[in-house]
Amino acid sequence: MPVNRRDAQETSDLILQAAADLFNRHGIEAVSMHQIAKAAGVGQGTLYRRYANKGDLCMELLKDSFLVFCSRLDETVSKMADEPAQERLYTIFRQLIPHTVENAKWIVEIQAHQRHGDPKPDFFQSEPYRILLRLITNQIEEIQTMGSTAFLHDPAFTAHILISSLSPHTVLHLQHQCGYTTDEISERFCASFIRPLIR
Amino acid sequence: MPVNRRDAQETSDLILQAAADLFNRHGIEAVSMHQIAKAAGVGQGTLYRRYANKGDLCMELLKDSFLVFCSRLDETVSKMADEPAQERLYTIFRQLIPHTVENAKWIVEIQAHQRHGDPKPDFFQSEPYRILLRLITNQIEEIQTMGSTAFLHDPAFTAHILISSLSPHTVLHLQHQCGYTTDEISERFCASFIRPLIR
DNA sequence: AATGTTACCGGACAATTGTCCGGTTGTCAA
DNA sequence: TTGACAACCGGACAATTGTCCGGTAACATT
Repeated sequence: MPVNRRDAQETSDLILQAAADLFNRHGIEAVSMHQIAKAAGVGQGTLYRRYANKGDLCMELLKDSFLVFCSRLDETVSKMADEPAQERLYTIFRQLIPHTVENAKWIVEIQAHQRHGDPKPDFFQSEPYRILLRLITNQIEEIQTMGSTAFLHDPAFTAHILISSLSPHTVLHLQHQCGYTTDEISERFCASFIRPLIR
Repeated sequence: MPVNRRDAQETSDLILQAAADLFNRHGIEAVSMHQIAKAAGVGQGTLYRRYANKGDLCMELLKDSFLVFCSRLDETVSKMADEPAQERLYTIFRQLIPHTVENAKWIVEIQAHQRHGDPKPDFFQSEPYRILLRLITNQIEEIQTMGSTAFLHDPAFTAHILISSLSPHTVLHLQHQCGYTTDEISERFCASFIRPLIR
């Protein structure tokens, strides 16, 4: 007979809010976990019981906006039901790439703190990622059954690579070392990797 | 009038050897920098003066094998001078992907320890990576000038994405969570992303 | 209101990273 | 041979991560 305390959720929210605030003011890297605990008025034990590490915390912060993004994407795709799957796939990536670029620094942090035999789910096993993966896999499968290309043997694999091919480190390098803007990255990526795939 | 001490190189080699040994025996993550210093019979100051962090050390360890790989790849490509660039590109990736997969855990470590405003070169700015990038960019440029496809507007960008689209985290996930073998990854990647690009 | 459970507080603690620096040793050049 | 100087040794140190635990406060059930 487990007991649910209604202050538990409040504490979580306090932590998330304090963390988001500190991250925005000083940058993710410059903020320590103990600092977050103190700012949230929370003990260290409490903080770590909820979020095993900074990456875990970032994942939680990212989750909400990511889910909003996914549902909006899903809505957009639904409205295109009468268009060919190729167009839907292209539209998805024209929206996804900027989103990935904008959130690269969070994902870096999430992946940087992942341990080897972690019981906690991978970024790739997180809810938002799985939703996105399924959405894209569906489009590719549809393209495949239409027989418009011979290349898409393994839709899930292809989807996985497409999503993660703009890995956070790559994005940051393209932005800061090569000087590309978000839109340039998005445009070129789609031109080079989505168009050839669907024609 | 800088003075070169010939024991300096010896010290570097000692460190690299001790690190490689410890990494192989206990895994990269389980070995601390102080441990490496002690095993190499070297002071901590000395260790950190040469290698700013564990990633830096891993990069140095990876460098040699990577350069060997690159030169062998270059040789292979040279022998295919009379074949179309498309075939050369395909051959490159059929060899590169397994290499990337096998070395994923090193690259994870290298990228995990990178700081923001680091004076030290990025992984993407390392010598091996630049060589590889140029090799692949060359092929794509050649394909482009042959006019066989309209998609390759920005060869360097395309090359960059292609190389890093199998990011280390993605590779590890495909292997350990999805159960793909190295060869399956290589085969599917080439089928989905190299073939469509060059036809 | 009393009780048993659950969560929280918050400091101590160990481990690691990375820095610094005084003292020492080896090397090169004159 | 000797002096200048680079490189090294190695411990002290601060900061961070993550764990643990005894004591305390809040909650839900009765």
